[in-house]
Amino acid sequence: MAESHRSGRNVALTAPERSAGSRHTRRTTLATIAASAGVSVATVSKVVNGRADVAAGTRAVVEELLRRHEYVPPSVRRAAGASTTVELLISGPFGVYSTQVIEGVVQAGAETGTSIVVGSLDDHRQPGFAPQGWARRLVGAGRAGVIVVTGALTGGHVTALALAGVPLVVIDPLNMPGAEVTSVGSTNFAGGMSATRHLLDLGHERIAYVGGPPSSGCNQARLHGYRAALENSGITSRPEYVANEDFAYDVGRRAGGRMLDLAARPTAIVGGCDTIAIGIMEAARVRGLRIPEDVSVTGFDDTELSTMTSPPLSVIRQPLREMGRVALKSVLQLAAGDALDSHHVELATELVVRGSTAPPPDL
Amino acid sequence: MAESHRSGRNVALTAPERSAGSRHTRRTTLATIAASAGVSVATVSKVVNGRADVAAGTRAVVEELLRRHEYVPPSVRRAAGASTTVELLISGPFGVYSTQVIEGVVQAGAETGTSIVVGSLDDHRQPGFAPQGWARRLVGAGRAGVIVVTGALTGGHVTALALAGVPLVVIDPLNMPGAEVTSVGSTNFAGGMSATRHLLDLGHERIAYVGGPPSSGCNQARLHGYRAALENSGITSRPEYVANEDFAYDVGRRAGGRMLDLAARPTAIVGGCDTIAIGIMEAARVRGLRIPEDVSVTGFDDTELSTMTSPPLSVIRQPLREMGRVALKSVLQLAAGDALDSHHVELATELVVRGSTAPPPDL
DNA sequence: CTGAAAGCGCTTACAG
DNA sequence: CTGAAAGCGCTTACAG
Repeated sequence: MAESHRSGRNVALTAPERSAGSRHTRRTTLATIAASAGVSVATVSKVVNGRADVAAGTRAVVEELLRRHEYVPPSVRRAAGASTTVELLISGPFGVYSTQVIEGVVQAGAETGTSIVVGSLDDHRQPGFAPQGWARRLVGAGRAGVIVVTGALTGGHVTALALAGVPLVVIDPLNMPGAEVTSVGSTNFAGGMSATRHLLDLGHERIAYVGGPPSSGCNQARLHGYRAALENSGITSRPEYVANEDFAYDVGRRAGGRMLDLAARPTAIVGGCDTIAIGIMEAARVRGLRIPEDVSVTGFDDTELSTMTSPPLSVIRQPLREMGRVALKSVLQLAAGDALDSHHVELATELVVRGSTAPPPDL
Repeated sequence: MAESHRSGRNVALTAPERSAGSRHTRRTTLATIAASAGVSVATVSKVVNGRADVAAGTRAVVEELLRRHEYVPPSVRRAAGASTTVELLISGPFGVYSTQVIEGVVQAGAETGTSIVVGSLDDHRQPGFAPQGWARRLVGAGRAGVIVVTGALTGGHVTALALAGVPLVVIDPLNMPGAEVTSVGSTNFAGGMSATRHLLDLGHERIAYVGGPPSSGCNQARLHGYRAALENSGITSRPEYVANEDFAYDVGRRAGGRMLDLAARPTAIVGGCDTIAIGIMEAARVRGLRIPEDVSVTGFDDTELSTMTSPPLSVIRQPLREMGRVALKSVLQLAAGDALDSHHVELATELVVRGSTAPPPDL
């Protein structure tokens, strides 16, 4: 007992004892924390269990120590294997996009011995989604971290999670998060640019863009990439050639259709994602326009869909599986208390030319 | 202590005390089991931890009691919420099919407070996939049950899981499992039949079928549904009009293409799944055949893909989300020790007519 | 608000 | 093989 008191004291203001000694680093116990903080085990127990009868000052000190020593309550500790669990939250309906991200996260999970619990962000939007309760549930369930796909979390949720000490990584965030949120994306700007560049190289000049939500960070980047490419070629983009609504098939069909009905109709359209592009293809087909002879179309993502269209879709490939893998490794790193090289990482996009793009008609 | 001994004894040969008394049913502890078995807590602890130094007879008695009282070791017990966790294993690459199943399972999980851990069956096929170790891992990780999607588990895995007491439900099993495996599917025979019926009703007589693995139960049912519909109309199916290879786009393209190159080419093709159907559409397009004017094509599944093709695909809808929901509820029921009405359930398929089917040419 | 003390559920080294 | 005993990590009712 005296022994543990002493070692506790030594450690109080330095990093936890990890490094030295046996590989088997004993788990931090309440006793260690109590000794470091100079309070009783009972008090530490109360802090851990969120009891009210603890002085604010005491609580703060103990909480800090719990964090520093990475205390894990036994209810959260797993059996023998003690496998780590990360929660992966998908926003919106599950589809071709999310399935690839899930696959990447699950793959990386298998490699690192991490269990991936998949959930829907929308479900949580229901009753029990108040920030604090949400964070508490995740902690209570022993999640080592959380990955959110394409979601728009409120600041409240982000801070609740941070306070609870649960690391968060967002994939392709809809709202461009600040430095306090770690995120993984792809080079959307470069992607938008190279799709457009590809069409310019084919000889197109009347190039339109149909994209997702105007507020979405990744869509903005793609749109501006499109604009930059046009400007580089000395072409000013016409407002009627640009639509930003949603990442959906129907948007491609309607907005794309509108543009194809224009007197000066575009000879090529950059789709903000694969589903939009496919909607555009359908709009063209309905109007008796052939792809790629009359109109060229590009997608963005390279989901399962893009090889199955007629003709197969030329796309900007987003490495969705790899993004999932990087996201998992990042939460794991954060959970281990390691610093990340950067709070935001972008993986490279890549142009994949298939059958939906060709030189413009009458060239 | 005497108290707990006594109540333990009372319970020994009857069902656990669940029913009576407070809603809050105290967890079974080693002490209860020890009292029931008439051995010490230490001995029970050894059995739970798989120590070797316990007589076989003693071990058997204690194990039986542990099972009867549904003892859950604290390392497995979750915090407050004590949320149940079910493992969902996907075989093969994640795609439009699995994403809908996952969504259904996750939805039902959210409703029942169950966490869904998603994994790949193929990963587990690697090193550590020996039946016993596999089952032990799942038990150790505290999984209440396992759902396998479209996988072909070996008998060894099924029995290892059964011995470990972890319930298993298979969705759309590739190998038709016996009564010892619970499974969820859809009315594939009826589906194959109504797709074919639909084409017959439109006036087609030269109808082909391109499907998945010959050994796959669901494919067999679909194929035989196709045959039954033809026979009902007094048409004998020609062997060159039938191909069973795999549920893949390329199969549709190649096998479908082969049939479309036939001197007496079919005027309609039933696809064994959506991706096959889309492959067939592409094969037609490449040959300058229009859909549905020259060839009609049907899909099977009603995945995200089917509304996005040009023209949109007429399909047999499989209620994949609902199948996922039913699977989850079934494992949960099994985990609770309740009996299922049937070890195999099939949900209804449904014909959804879209744009890829029409009367045959020259009619 | 704090902590000594009693207690719980579990494990393990060791005597028999 | 078995279990009494010591011990661990945690919680909680209660005295101060």
